[in-house]
Amino acid sequence: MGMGRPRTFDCDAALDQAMEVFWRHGYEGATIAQLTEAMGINPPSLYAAFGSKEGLLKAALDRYTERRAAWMEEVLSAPTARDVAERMLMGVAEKQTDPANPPGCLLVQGGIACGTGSASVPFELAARRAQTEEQLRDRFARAKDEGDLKLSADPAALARYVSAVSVGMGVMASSGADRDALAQVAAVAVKAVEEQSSGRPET
Amino acid sequence: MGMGRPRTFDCDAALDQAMEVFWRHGYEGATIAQLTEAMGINPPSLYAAFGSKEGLLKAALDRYTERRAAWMEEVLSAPTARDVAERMLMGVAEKQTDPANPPGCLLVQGGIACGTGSASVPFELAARRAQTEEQLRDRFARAKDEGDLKLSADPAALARYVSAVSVGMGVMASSGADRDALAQVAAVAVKAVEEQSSGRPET
DNA sequence: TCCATATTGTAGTGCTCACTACAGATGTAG
DNA sequence: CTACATCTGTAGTGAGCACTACAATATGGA
Repeated sequence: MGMGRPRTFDCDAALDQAMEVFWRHGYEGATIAQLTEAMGINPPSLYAAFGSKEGLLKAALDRYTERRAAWMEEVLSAPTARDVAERMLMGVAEKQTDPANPPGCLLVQGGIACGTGSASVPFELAARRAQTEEQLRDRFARAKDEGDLKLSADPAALARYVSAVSVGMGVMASSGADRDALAQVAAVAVKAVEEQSSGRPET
Repeated sequence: MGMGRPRTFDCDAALDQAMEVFWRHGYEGATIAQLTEAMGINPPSLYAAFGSKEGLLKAALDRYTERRAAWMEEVLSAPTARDVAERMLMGVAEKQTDPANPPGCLLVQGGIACGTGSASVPFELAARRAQTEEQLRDRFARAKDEGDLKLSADPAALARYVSAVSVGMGVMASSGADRDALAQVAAVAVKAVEEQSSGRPET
């Protein structure tokens, strides 16, 4: 039996283009016409490859998190909790204002509130943000075990805090904040983590 | 000459209902059908009173910020920059999880990214968020003049920071974070402002 | 009372949306 | 070369969208 006509477009390259459209316009704001044009394909090819608009979003999200995995590893490998926070937040300031991408973070820009037909999208994005928060929590828990964080420090609260600041910076980036402005926010934010560190003088 | 048939619905009460729909579904996710049903009116009445869907959003935003003005005054009247930040962030944790309203903040839930037809909406929301940031900046500048903040403190950066944390907390609230979780974030965040205060021991 | 003016409810308008039927094209297997 | 399986492009599909035409209705002023 024949194996059919082979696909003529690069699936990953198309996903990158779709990612950008979702990033810039959000899930609901992105139309199939915009997506297909950016991807250089026609609607039937899109539906054959990804099943639905939501399926395409999930594939784009997978690619997005996959691309960030290496950077996240580097963040978590910082020696102290304070340095983890600094690498994370400074990196966020840089990435969210990278002119190669739309401003902000896809996991926020994708859609915070949606209509009744897309109610699951915000949950999907939240679940992916929660993964990063979990990684931070585990890393901060280790820091506490290692005596790097005070005994009174709460790793879960610190991870939520760093995650919240990242999200807030993303929203600011998408509404025009430049890299310096975000870096200033990051610098202030790191102080709070520093304050929970046991290495500080006079504690 | 006659003055026409009088309006039979309460404009402010209808705006409150519209506000809730925008808050829960975002600008693009909210449909005219949902809005009119929640407001208890028919489309022609909506368009006669507010001009367009975007006009209705702006009216709802006006009402939203007006309602927060009193609370904001109370926040800004706190004696020190640290207390301003604490009142602000703890208040945000409380308000964004108030079961009387949808979770999060209308100025974020309303729409961070929109389609090409509603591109002005995110800007509109950002401009309103910037107003709060300005109020904080002016208050922190005064705190610096009063010697309440260190000479090295940057009021604009601090205001941006508090604003960013508020926004991040709003996104977390909308994705299910409860009041305690947000209060923990707020408590950590306040430490960073505290660190910029001149009243701290051993500085 | 009768006109002018404004609101209301019904019932649409044209448009755009996500999605797909279909036929032609392009590959593999025998 | 033939049969078959899959992709590709064209051209739509019904559904839902923001918005409105229209006639009925309710007021104030002459």
